[in-house]
Amino acid sequence: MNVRDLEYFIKLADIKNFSKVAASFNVSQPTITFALQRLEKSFGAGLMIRHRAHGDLSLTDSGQQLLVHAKTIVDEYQLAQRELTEKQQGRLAMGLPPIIENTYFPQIAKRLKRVGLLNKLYTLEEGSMTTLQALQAGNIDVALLATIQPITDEKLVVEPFDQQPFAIYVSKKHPLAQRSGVSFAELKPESFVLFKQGFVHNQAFNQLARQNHFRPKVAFRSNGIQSLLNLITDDIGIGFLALTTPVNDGVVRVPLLDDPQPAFTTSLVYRRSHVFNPLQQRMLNVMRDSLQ
Amino acid sequence: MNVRDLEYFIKLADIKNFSKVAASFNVSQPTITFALQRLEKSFGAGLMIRHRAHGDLSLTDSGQQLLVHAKTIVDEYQLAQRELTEKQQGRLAMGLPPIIENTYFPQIAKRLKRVGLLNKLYTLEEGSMTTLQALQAGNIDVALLATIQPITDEKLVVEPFDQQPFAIYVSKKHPLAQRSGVSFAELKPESFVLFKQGFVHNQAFNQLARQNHFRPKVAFRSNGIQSLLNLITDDIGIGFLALTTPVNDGVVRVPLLDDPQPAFTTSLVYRRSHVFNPLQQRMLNVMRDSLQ
DNA sequence: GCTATAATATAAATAATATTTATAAGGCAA
DNA sequence: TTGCCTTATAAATATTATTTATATTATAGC
Repeated sequence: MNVRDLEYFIKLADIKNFSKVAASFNVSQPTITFALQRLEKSFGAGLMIRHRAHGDLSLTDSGQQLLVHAKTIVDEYQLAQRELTEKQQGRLAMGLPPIIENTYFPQIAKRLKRVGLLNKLYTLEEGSMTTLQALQAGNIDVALLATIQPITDEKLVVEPFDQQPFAIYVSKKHPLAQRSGVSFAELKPESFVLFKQGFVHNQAFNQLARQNHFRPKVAFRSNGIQSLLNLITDDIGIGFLALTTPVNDGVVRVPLLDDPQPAFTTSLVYRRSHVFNPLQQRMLNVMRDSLQ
Repeated sequence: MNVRDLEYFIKLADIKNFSKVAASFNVSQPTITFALQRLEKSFGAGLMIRHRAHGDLSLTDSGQQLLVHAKTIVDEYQLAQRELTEKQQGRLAMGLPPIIENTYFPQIAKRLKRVGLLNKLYTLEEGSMTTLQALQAGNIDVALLATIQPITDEKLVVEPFDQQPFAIYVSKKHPLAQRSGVSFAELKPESFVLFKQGFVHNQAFNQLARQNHFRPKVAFRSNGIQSLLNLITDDIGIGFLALTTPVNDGVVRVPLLDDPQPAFTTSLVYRRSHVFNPLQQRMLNVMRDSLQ
């Protein structure tokens, strides 16, 4: 059984027109007819009910059932193709959200450079949520990402390497700068500068807001950590971050006193099905060493 | 890309000999050579390193990587085949462990019979653990099964419908028969009659034994609930069961007082990827109704 | 009821792909 | 070097997929 037939079938189930499916694959219309007949014969079951002249085409029960499996098969096949393509073999594609890049990447980069592997690393910089999707889709091989709750996807291997509480970051001139701690409920009157969508920070932030029954004001959203820190320095708003590294002089960190409180867990994550080649394996080990 | 080539490849990775793989598929040896060449060409990567004359054959990194995906694809394909075969379409294959059969099946059977669907039901009677494996392998469509902890497999849909504490069952003549409750620790001197392997009862039993730091004596193991009850009546040993239905006159139920204590949760379980046809859907609804 | 139209199916020819038979070539051991 | 086992290759053949051209079916508009 040919995977190509399944691809035709999936498209046909979607757009429900033989000629258009044929056109989309650059083949002639009877090709689609024959492909469907082949599938029906090989599975011993009718898959689609054809209503010609009438614009519709419906799946039989068997057809629906096959569709589920067909999608799994085609996805897996495409994933294999992406992973095996020669140009992929010589490098490691890693998802690296900016905040993690700031805190953990310098030491990794230093070590990779020392062993001459830094130029084999390709990075994708997106928020942790987006990064997770890219990993699941097979667009990257591995990711360093942050979560506030355990990842449940059975298909992924998750190796946590650090955990960090969230804290409030304010300008030196801000009244809160004098405090040794603050509870989220006290922040109701404040304006925040936050990350854009796709960052787990927002999940944690929303969770705390829900717990405290108010809807915080958001002055601005950005994708860059540096830009957020600048805004905080200028007192445009206060920040909600989880950082290990010290920040610049203009910004003061104030711990959050809430309990329970979401924690920013950073993990090394990859697909269970992914087999790393020796080059990738070596790079991965360097990273694990850098992160302890 | 043909699934057949992946089947050849998987077998080749396993037995590492072209001629023997060819023989096992009833094709000639060059067929396997060409199949492998096709795969290598289509994925643009070497998959196996051939050491002729030397008995071994090894997978390249790409080969190992492909092997993982190939297995997923072939498994999914075979699952689709089993699900779609015409003779499967007219019936519902259900896993039904004996204890669950005893307690919940009579009412299901009554209702199914009333609507003339009982003869469309095929049942497989094994312990809950074995049943779970059969479900995952695609050998049955649905199962009623018992667990003492939540099922974590993402590929399954689990609908719990009842929960039951475990209890001790003793003969009328047994000293414990007078008691209104007993803690597991007190049962150290007793002999038990238990189910054979594959039943969750043993998981729960072992858990309690571990908690209480002793290794209980087992007088006999059986696959049949009735046979166990007979042995209990004759005072061959005491039983550890989770039953809703009353038992015969010779046997007395004594609740377990331990806290925490494993609970016998019964659920309706099926594969997320399985599409039920209308007949199966109807049968499933009858079952859900019977179980509330 | 026709006729036009849009959709799918079929037949026959052709193209592409897979498999076989027969044979070659590599590598090791006696 | 010879013999043996293993995998590769060439050429022929068989099988399968696709195309072109045309038929069939169902519906809408007249």
